[in-house]
Amino acid sequence: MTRTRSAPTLDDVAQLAGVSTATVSRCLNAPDRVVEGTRKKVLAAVDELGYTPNFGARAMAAKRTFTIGAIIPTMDNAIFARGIQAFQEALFERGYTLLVASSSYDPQVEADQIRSLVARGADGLFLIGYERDPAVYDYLAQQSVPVLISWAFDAQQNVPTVGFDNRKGMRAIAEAIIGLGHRRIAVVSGMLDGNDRTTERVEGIREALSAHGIDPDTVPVLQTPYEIDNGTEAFKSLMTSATPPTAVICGNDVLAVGALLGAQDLGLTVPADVSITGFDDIELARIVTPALTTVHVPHRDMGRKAAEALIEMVETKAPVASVEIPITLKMRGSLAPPKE
Amino acid sequence: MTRTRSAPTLDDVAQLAGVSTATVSRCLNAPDRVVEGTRKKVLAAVDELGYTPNFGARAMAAKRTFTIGAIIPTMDNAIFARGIQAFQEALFERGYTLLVASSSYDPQVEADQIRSLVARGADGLFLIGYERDPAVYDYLAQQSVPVLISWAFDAQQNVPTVGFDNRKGMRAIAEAIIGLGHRRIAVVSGMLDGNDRTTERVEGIREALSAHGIDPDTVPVLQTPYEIDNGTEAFKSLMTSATPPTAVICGNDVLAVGALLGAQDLGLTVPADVSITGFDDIELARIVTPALTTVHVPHRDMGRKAAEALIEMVETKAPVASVEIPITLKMRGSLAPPKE
DNA sequence: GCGCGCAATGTAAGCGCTTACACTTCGCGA
DNA sequence: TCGCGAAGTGTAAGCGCTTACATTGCGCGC
Repeated sequence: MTRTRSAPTLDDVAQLAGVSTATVSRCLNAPDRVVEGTRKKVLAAVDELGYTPNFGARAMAAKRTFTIGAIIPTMDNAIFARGIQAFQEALFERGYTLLVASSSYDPQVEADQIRSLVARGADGLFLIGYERDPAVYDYLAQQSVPVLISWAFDAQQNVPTVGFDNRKGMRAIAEAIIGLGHRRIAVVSGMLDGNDRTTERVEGIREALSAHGIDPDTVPVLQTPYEIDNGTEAFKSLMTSATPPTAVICGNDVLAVGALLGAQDLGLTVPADVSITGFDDIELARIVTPALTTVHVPHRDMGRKAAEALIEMVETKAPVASVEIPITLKMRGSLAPPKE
Repeated sequence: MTRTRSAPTLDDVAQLAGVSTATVSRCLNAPDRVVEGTRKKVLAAVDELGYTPNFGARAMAAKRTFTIGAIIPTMDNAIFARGIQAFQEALFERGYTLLVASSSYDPQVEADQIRSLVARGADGLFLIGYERDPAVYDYLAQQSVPVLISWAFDAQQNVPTVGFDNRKGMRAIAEAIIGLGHRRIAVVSGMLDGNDRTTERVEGIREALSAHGIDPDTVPVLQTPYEIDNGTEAFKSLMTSATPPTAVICGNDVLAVGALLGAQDLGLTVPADVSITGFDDIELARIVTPALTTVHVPHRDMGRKAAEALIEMVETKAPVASVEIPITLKMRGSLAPPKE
């Protein structure tokens, strides 16, 4: 039987080269265990046939894939893009391939994708934030797939992490705002449900408020998905209320940029009429006018470090110590003392 | 022998449920071919064991993965993020999983990743632009993996495509600029080598210039990677030359935003002192002040349509007709007639 | 009451690869 | 000259799954 135009296999190569499949396999995986002449023959056959090893078969036989899986909430957002790009570059340098999936912020989708990546033989997983169904962690433990968490940092949690402390960052911003004399403050947060990062950020604000004698419960907190337009809308509704705030703390830069646009629409000057702050320090933050006061997160650095940590876990089969990535307050034009 | 804490297999499930592996497999893949009672037993066993089918094995046996691979130049850029996100959403709805890799604009890396995705059993591939080593196309044909090209459109090419005509878009912008009376024009392009999209865009400009009696070779064309800071730098060097242009055409919005920042640095007012245009219409374009005149590309729409086309190719095993995605000139504040 | 057909399930042959182990050479020291 | 070990290669047993085909058992019509 002649196999019609189906991809060539190890067998085909072996036949063409006149050697056994074992030799071909060795040529590809441990070239020094094969004598020069044979190797040449084999490689020629590989070339002639345009042979590519079948990954599934290889994974199945070798129990190793050199693949890392990452699941991020969305790709359509600079927040994750930069860090993931650095993560992938670092992996690539070490001979690993990154598989990225996005969950659209849906825990159920994320759980499915975790299974999917594990089933695909991912040697390790990179996930955003801690909060997820314990069953997921159980599953991962049972499959003994190393997991690294990022974009968050919590010393209490015992999952290896390379991330930053969302609460601390936002608390710093809130302190700065209060320090400048603002008392009428409002918050435009991302969606809080099932998202420990947004939750921690709001928590940070509440801590700062309490520490300065402001009852956090008097401060309006709006929730909305991370989209520019949502930021605009939320901001407008805050500013058109009976007692508009003098400072609006936004959950991230995307919302803050939206707020800035909203101010423009309303004819308000930032920061003269109202101060606006962000979080993340994505490119957008320095491009807008006025530039955003925000929390700088070294995304690329975090991505690289995460890659190194995860590879170590994969290769040593042991958890690594968590690393807190330092973040810094970035004072720019969008924050100033209140008017009067 | 007791297999210690290794992932459960079909066999384990079959044993626990007291049925054959075939029945378990059927329960998972064709539940209606198994009687209710048996199915329940099996699903209970699956649950108890936390069983996940091994993807490699499944792919090997079934010759089908429901996986689509995409390779984009970079994730660290909104240009691709939005389209890819829509692409993945559409795939997901149809039961496909997307695997994304990024090539850092390196053809060699891209070729490697193509092989890697094919080896992983990708049922189809989504690639950006036409230009690549013919050997790559040969390989793909030989492996009979359907490929869809996007982010470009060229009726001459016979690879199925869902994309837009870069040349046409940029020509429209150039026409508009010339139409407003600009004669001293300069271009800040992305890197041209091995990139048909940037090349086509510049070609579009040259066509427009020629059509209006301006010798394209008198127009300076700077090349630089798509980064904001590069745009700033290139713009500054143009504006500080002996005869600064009255309009700077940028290869995309990222460079254009950089140029805008450069103008700010130089104390130039846009568009009074100099006009600046972009391409893509990413969010950045409407956020900056003045907002960018640019070419609007419906990224999400393109992503969805591409997903549908590729799935059709995968399922019918036949190429689909190419689709040109219409793009439109978006006039905004950054373009105006020249001063005098 | 018997045989037939169909529905439910089991059996076992691969899918393409890696690798432990067995085998064959060959060179070298005694 | 012979024996031994190392180096190069082959053999074949899985890895976990799907599926063609074989088997079983049941209800039904005559």
